[in-house]
Amino acid sequence: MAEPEGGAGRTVEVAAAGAVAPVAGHAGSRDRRASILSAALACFNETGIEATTIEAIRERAGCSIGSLYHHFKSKEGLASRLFVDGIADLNAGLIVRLEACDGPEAGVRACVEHYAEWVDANTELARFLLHSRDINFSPDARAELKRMYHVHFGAVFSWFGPFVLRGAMKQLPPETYIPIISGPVEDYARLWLSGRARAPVSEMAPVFADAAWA
Amino acid sequence: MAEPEGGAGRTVEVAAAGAVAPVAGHAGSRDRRASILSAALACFNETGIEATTIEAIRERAGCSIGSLYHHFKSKEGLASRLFVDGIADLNAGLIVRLEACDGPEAGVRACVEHYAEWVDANTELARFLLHSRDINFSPDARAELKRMYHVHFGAVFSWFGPFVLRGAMKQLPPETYIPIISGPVEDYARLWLSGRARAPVSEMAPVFADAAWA
DNA sequence: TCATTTCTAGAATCTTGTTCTAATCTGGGC
DNA sequence: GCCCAGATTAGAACAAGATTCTAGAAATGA
Repeated sequence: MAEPEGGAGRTVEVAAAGAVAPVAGHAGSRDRRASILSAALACFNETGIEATTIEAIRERAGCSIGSLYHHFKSKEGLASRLFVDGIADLNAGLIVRLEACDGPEAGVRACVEHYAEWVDANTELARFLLHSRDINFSPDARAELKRMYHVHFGAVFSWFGPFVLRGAMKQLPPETYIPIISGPVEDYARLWLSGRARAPVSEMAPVFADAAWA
Repeated sequence: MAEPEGGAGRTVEVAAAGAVAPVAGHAGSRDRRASILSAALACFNETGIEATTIEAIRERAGCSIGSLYHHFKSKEGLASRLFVDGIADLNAGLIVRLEACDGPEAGVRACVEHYAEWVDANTELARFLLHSRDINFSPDARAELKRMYHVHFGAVFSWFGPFVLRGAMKQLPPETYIPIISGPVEDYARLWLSGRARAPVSEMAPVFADAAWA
């Protein structure tokens, strides 16, 4: 059991998928796993994925090579996990927030603001997500990401859809909504994370929200 | 002479800098260099920088390891060169185009359209630029990039500046202009390059230009 | 306590980037 | 035509670092 990062699943899903074993891991195992993840995140951000050595992660996490490879299939596997979990968290928050909105303008603003606030609150993870576009995802990770995007954007579109239909929101080629709404915040977030802009992202969010709504 | 990728210079600049040697390289040298660059670009795009081996590039370029390292300091050096030259080309085109514009709206549209058309015309290079945000640039390359950005955005801002001053263009926090104008096209370009959007970038450019101008 | 499984360790291996040394080629001067 | 100096190519040797493997420690459940 518990292949290092084998399938698409975190615990819950594995159980739900009907697997037999409910066997729990060791007590400290979660901590170790977490400490490896956070060590890796720090290293990746400081030196870039390619340039950080397993040894560096190992040292920072205070564990052995064996332990590291027990929890993660490879360096790329580690990067994939960070990436996928990060996206999942970012996405989940938006859906929650959207559901509390009562109109298209509020929805658009929610998208922009959520993105901005999430970046401000998860600087390190955001830095990783936004600067690491060429992780060599395993086929599994790739599939998981694809599925996630599918579900997420499906939800978002079905939230906005009705408003477009009844004319409360401008009709545009479908593929242009996302770039128009999130493109600017995302771009600004990159600027800010790389030190080329001073004001925190959420401080600029209103400007981008105005632009997006326009 | 002719350190592999040593300083900031392409031939012209070296000459201009007052270096003594006008000594020409071998005839086929340029070709070899170019073939290595294009082999590397293809490999990087297919497999990602980290995962492509020097051996793969060597084979595709049809040269030896020695030759490869004669022309480029390292794999990262190769990636840096592709990146820097790509950005330089993209930037240069914009400046030329901006100078032919006669007002702020035309300027904004030029920015968006130029980006879109450039991506359509340089698909492979664009793919590389947009998906490779974590190259481990050498200090030299880093400095060159910084200088380039400085010059480029300086030029762009000084073109738009007067219009903002005389009220022909909305005044915003300076750091938000770029995200608002290029964020959406860039984001859409990423979508398109990764196969998740069908229409070529320049076809969508008007939509983004409208949004940016609004 | 025992049996089973998870987890940790670190040495051994294998891959791959880079360096080094020795040819080979090119163009220019004689 | 021949020789020289530098440019270029070649591929073997080297080194660094990712991954695998084997063995043992720690936790869990009965």
